[in-house]
Amino acid sequence: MLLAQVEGFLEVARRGNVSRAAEAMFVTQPTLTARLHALERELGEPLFARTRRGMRLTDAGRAFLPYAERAMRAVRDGRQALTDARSASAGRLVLGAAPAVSTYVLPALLQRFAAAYPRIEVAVRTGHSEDVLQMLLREEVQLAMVRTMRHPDIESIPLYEEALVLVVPPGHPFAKRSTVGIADVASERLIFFDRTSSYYELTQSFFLSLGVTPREVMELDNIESAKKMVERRLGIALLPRTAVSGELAAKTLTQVAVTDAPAMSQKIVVIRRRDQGRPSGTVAAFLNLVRESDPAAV
Amino acid sequence: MLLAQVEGFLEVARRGNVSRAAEAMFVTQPTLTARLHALERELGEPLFARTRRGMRLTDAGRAFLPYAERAMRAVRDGRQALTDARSASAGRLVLGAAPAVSTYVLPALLQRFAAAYPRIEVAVRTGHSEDVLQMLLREEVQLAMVRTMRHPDIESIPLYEEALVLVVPPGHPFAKRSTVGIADVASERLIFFDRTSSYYELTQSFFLSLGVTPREVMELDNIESAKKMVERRLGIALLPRTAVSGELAAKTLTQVAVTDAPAMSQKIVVIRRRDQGRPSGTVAAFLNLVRESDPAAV
DNA sequence: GTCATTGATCGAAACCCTCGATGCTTGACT
DNA sequence: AGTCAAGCATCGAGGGTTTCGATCAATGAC
Repeated sequence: MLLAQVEGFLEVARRGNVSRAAEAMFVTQPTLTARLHALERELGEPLFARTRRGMRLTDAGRAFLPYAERAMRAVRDGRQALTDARSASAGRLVLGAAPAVSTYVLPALLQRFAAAYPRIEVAVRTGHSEDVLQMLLREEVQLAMVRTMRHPDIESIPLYEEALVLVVPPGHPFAKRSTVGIADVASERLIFFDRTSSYYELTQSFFLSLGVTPREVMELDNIESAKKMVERRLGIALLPRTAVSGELAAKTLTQVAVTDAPAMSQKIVVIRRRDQGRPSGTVAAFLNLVRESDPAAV
Repeated sequence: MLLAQVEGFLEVARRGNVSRAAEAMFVTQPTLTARLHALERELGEPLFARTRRGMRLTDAGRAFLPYAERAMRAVRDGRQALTDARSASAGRLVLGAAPAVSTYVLPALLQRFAAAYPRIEVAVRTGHSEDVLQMLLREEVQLAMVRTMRHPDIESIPLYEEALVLVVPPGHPFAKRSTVGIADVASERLIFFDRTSSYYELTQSFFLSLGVTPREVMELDNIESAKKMVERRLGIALLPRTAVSGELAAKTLTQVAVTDAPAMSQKIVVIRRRDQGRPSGTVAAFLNLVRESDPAAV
């Protein structure tokens, strides 16, 4: 069954006249007649009663009419949905994100995204990078923003480099000095967060590689609490720069440069399944927005 | 766009494998591949990502999927609706009927019809024959059961011949006589019904043609009331036989034969629009039932 | 390595869709 | 009464598309 046949059926039913309907559909009258005959043959029932004045629906035609309309509408809407998706003027985007990304980077990104594509529905699933990777592999999310990871089935697009910066409360002795050494840091009370996350391993191995043993005094399971602890002068912390930009601007925390240590950072990337072909629709829209902006400049 | 393409898309989406889907659809794998390519070309977007393990939906494919399903369901349901209509196993039938038919003949007919086709919905519109004819011409009803009428756009199927019989109350002088003459009838108080209906003209012209002037004493606008008047001994009446069969059986009314007058009757027919092609579905079902039964034998 | 499985590709034959021209019927108008 | 216009059906030709069997290329399993 050709959709053109169904379409012809509807047009003729509407106009009650093959010639006019054919003209409206930009085909000749014999063509449309043939389509109707083919459709009637396939359905095994005359859909029209031929009269001198034109075509009238038979009972069977009347019975079929609503279904034909429904089918055409479905296809038309389907085409529109694809067009919308292609232009990313509508659709749905499901993102996965590591906690630090979800909390400190995504909001500004999504604000701009929502402004650019107001009709796209966005959902965010947060979890540690490994968990988010699993979501991606299970296709529960279309894109994920996590630290650099390796997996044969995914490809990565660099997003930004997230630096870990040393923050101290205002009035802390370090705050007055322009720079401090790593030994100075290790002698302070340090606040860490989330032993299960990659940050923990990263900071630990950082100190170990420098032959310094940090005096750990406190470990929180989230960054927000860690910041509060520092503000309450319970210690100092190495935190993602994106996570403390607000406090630094409000001067409730102070950043201190460490001179004799390499910059500590990890790359944040966007990952997607390699087998999904080239990005399209909402996914492509998000990737474009990401590419043309600097997510860390928040 | 071929429906076969949409169907193939759904089958492949379901199975994630062109070869299996092709087998299930009884076509070769290259055929199905070609259908998918054609569909993707028409929609201007890859619907599948080709992987080593088979076919995976792209985002676009996922977006199109529900619409494809909707379209296929609509067509499938449409086919089913036609099948139902053809076998008359379901559907709707709208009948028009003259009052006497509607009240005294249709109930038994519809009882049998409902038993034979329990899933057909039946609606009855009652009116004088002329009004019902108009309903038919306006396609408000599919069939009409009325007295014989002429109109270029309708065709008639004989239903039954309805005799007008003379009924008197039990104990009436006529009841004891085996037969009465027309002159006897004219001298009695006569009860007529419904001046606007064809019965009135028929009975009036009947008397006039015999050179008899009836003593009209009462005119009701419905048969049921007329019967009650006769039962209450306010007169005698010429009524459709089908309308008094119950009372004759219950002996609350008595039929009297008139010897010297021709039998008075009118033909009741089923009419339908001539331009509707051959009857199908629910209409054909009803006509078949009518044909194989004697509606007057109620 | 070899084999099985996957979808893509190819060439030939069949199919059918589309078109312009024409036929046929019927109602309207002179 | 006869012509005309308007309606759909039919026909034959041409062109495109679909379908098939065979084959290819890539890749993962054993």
